[in-house]
Amino acid sequence: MLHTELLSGGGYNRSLGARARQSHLGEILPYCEDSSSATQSDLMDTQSDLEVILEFLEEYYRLNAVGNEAAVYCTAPMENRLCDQRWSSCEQPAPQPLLAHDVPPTLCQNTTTATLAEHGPLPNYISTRQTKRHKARAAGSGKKVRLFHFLFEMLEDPSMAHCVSWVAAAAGVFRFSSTNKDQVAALWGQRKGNKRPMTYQKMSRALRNYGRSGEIFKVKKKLTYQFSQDTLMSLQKSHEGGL
DNA sequence: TCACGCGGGAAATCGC
DNA sequence: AGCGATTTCCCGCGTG
Repeated sequence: MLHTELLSGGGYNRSLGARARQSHLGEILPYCEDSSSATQSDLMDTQSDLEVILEFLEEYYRLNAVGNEAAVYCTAPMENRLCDQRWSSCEQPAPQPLLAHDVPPTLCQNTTTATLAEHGPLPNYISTRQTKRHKARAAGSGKKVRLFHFLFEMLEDPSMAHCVSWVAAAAGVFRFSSTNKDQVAALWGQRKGNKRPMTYQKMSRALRNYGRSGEIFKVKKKLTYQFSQDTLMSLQKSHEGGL
């Protein structure tokens, strides 16, 4: 519903600009969780989330519009591309209308494997590259819990939504709460049984390391990250298997 | 100027 | 002992 409204009326036009964004934000807000009981800062967070969603849609839409070019672009070795480039350097032709079924269906909601299967591959600005090492690990027995797995658990837990929540669940984009980010870190530290208290700063350092292995990428937005397609798939599989 | 978030190098730690 | 996955510390940069 959200995306169909967003994209209706001639399709989503990238040239909407800030003013148009504002008006769309007004339409979107009622559809987002917690908006009814939100505090002012929650509302600001929600607005920020929505900006991320819009950016995501823009990027997704642009990549859809270029087809093969995007495929070539995204199969280049990750080592040669900066994360920034995936978000900002795609100069694409004029956008075409984006069909409702092309849009991730569960914005502001938890995602499911079914939704992913239904809507096909995730946007290509996340590389599917994963090291053999990690694939082998993932295929093997689940040993000690890893950070991205822990984060996925948090994201799937509605009671943790005040700390970390999906921005675009189907795309694996999530964001930490600016006020409660250290709570997630503290829980992670507890889970690992660290001697010293874990902080967001240290946890984010670990998250940045995932960029090298291609499991999680930093999104060009404060406190926002994105699971890679493969990682998201495997997490969802294991999550549903564990239910 | 300051706080905050980010990026990343480097060494340490821990478990397998 | 070697290795992988963090953890910890630190420094510098950009932004509001």
